[in-house]
Amino acid sequence: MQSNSRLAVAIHILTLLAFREGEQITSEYIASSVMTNPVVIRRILGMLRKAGLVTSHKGNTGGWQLAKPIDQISLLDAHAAVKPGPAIALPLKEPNARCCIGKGIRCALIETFDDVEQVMMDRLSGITIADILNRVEGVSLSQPTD
Amino acid sequence: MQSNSRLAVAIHILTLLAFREGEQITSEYIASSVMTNPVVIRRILGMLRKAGLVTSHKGNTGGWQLAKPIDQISLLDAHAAVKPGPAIALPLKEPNARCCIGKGIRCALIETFDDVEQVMMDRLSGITIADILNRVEGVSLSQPTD
DNA sequence: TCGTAATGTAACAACAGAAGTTACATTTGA
DNA sequence: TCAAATGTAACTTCTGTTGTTACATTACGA
Repeated sequence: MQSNSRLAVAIHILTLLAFREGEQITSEYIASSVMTNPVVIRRILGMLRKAGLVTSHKGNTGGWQLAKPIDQISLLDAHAAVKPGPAIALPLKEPNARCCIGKGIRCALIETFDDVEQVMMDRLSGITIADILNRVEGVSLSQPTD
Repeated sequence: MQSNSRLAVAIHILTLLAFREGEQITSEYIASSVMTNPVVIRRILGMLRKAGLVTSHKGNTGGWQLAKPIDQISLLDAHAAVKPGPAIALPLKEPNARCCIGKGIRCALIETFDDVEQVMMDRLSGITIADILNRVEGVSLSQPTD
């Protein structure tokens, strides 16, 4: 299948909250920006809250806001919060242990894929929501360079 | 979903062919090592052949073998051959262009994710089937270090 | 030249995870 | 006490992956 897009949505949400910092933002409003259903957004907001990245207020005037300064939320934080499976998946069934290659390949693949995933994580950890917001505003406002 | 495991299977196949270099290996034999159906294996072998990594012979005594020396096949080659989608997926629907963040976020995410994916690819390009075979044999034979 | 055992591929079923949707209990400020 | 929000469960829909069956084609060797 297409693998899940929760990280992309999570970053979209965090960037929106960053843009509107100080305000209470509703899941409905966010959903209209992401173009999806508010429940989908609340599901992801729930994960972000569990990870300590956002806070919510119930009730009539409730909504969501960031729990930290925007330059202290990295994409790695968002990634960890929404737990998308491994970047490179293993087969469900274990290989045949009676085959010389089958016996050792899974372990070798795990080591290798973990290693590759680690460099991805390192890169994600160096990018913050502040960076993304900058980039988005740069595009949206298409500010002149002189 | 769990995203597809074709890269893992492809590496398993290539490593097996490397181990048995010089011989004609059948899809049935490979399937019994991977613990799956021969057709699944042939599908992936087909992709590997299209990428020039393996060759096949039809007919009674047919089978498969590597098309290149094992230290000249990188995991990046295998990755390109089996085309697993992007490591980090975008949502199917475009965000709302009438929202300031929605308007720019997709572009920013694409740039960012491409960047992250690139470091993964760089790492994959530095690992060859020869490396994997070494690692597997190291585990399987659990060779003493003295 | 004929049988055997392989590739090559189409078609379909089974399965699983993601995303969308509806419904509703709960909360809280005005 | 009403209105509007969160929080969550349950279910549906969709889509891609994997597994399976079936069969045409190929080519070696007896």
